[in-house]
Amino acid sequence: MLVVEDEARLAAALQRGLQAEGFAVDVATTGPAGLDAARHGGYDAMILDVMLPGLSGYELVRRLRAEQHWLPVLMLSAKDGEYDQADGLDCGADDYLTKPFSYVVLLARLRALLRRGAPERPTVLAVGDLRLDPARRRVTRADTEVTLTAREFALLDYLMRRPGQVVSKVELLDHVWDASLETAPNAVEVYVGYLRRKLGRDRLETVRGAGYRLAT
Amino acid sequence: MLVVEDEARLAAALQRGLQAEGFAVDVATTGPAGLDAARHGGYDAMILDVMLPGLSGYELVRRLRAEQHWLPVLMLSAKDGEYDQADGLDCGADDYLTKPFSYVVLLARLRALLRRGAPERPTVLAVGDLRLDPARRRVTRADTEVTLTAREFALLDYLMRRPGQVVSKVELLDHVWDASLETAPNAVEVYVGYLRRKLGRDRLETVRGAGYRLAT
DNA sequence: GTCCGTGCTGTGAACGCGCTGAGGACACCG
DNA sequence: CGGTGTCCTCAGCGCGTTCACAGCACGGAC
Repeated sequence: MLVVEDEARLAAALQRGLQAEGFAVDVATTGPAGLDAARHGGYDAMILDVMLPGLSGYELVRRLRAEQHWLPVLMLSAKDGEYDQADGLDCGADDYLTKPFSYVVLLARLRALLRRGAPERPTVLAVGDLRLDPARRRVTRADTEVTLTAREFALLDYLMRRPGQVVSKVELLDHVWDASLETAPNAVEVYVGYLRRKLGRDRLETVRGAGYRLAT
Repeated sequence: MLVVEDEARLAAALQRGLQAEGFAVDVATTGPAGLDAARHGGYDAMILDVMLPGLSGYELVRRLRAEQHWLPVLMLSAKDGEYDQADGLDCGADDYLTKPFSYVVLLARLRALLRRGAPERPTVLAVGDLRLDPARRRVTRADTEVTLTAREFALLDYLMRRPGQVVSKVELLDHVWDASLETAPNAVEVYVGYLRRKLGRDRLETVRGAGYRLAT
């Protein structure tokens, strides 16, 4: 999840709340920084404030869409009349919320966005006999369900979007864990171990000195 | 865009609709014809019906993938239970849509597919019968896989980006080894030896007093 | 042929990567 | 307040990898 919000308090609150739900969250505090991050990709959705230093939320979405990025966008704005919902949706946002909003509502809208709002995303990731459904948060292996914890799920999700590629530990720490938090690189090894135990020993290959690879 | 669909009405509708969106569209109405067209290349993506005369959509994709074609494929099937999503994804399709589907959804999925690009599009280095895939960290020689250690891989990578050129030992120490570390220049000789053993004696020529050259 | 310098290779040792089990911190729930 | 589950750190261990060293092969100059 990408959060673009310049008010530090709100940004921190969103980050904490979403992390509690199992999302990996990156925060950008200016328009240009947000645009860069969104371009870079790898996010499932973006929460975007309208009022931003450097580049307004409207303009940010407009540029993103112009560049053919179809990331679901949930827009936030103060309810002061100057900006309104129609403008937001016009420029390419997928949903719109006016401040102040309840956290529960935000979460519900976000989930709706991820579910429906990814009409642009294949519903299921499949690699070999593994299936992962991001919206339903379910994983099956050879048609039998596997239960994963939030972190395990996030890790597998990331790997399944890059089947066969070698993914370094740093990359995993950045995207599956939170970039800001300092977690020991060992955590990756530990969770790879957990996944191996649940999915089968040979699904995740170790490439010494380079990272891990999901067998295709 | 390549559309492989035997129902004339649906094929025509797809063609018109996609052309209206600015795509150039070719239509094939049988499995074999579709496979030929896809092989021929030049398409950004393929929309593929499962039920086809001559060759099923499943089989078509399977063969295509077996031949190392990585064109994005969006599969269409009637929702009659006989075929299902898992089968489609298993044989190498990238996304799956059951008939009847809304045109808007089709378009959205298609755009997503194009944005993601070909799955695992191999950006490989190739010199002679050597192949090196940096992302997947794989090396093959005449289609048989060769396992290399991290250092060996880095060395071969560097050389394969400069095929036919003479690369000095100092240059290799600077780039393949860490500049800061003081390693004996002999290490290069050692690792060239390892590579020769794994790749074949004559792949790496010694140029006395100057360095090494990867035979083209 | 002799001599020197450069490159090759087998041996072995140290290092460090990655795996695992144990256990603590923390949240959630009854 | 204990029970349960998740997340993560830590320490120890096994083993592959890396590299230094030394002796040898070979090419070139004369």
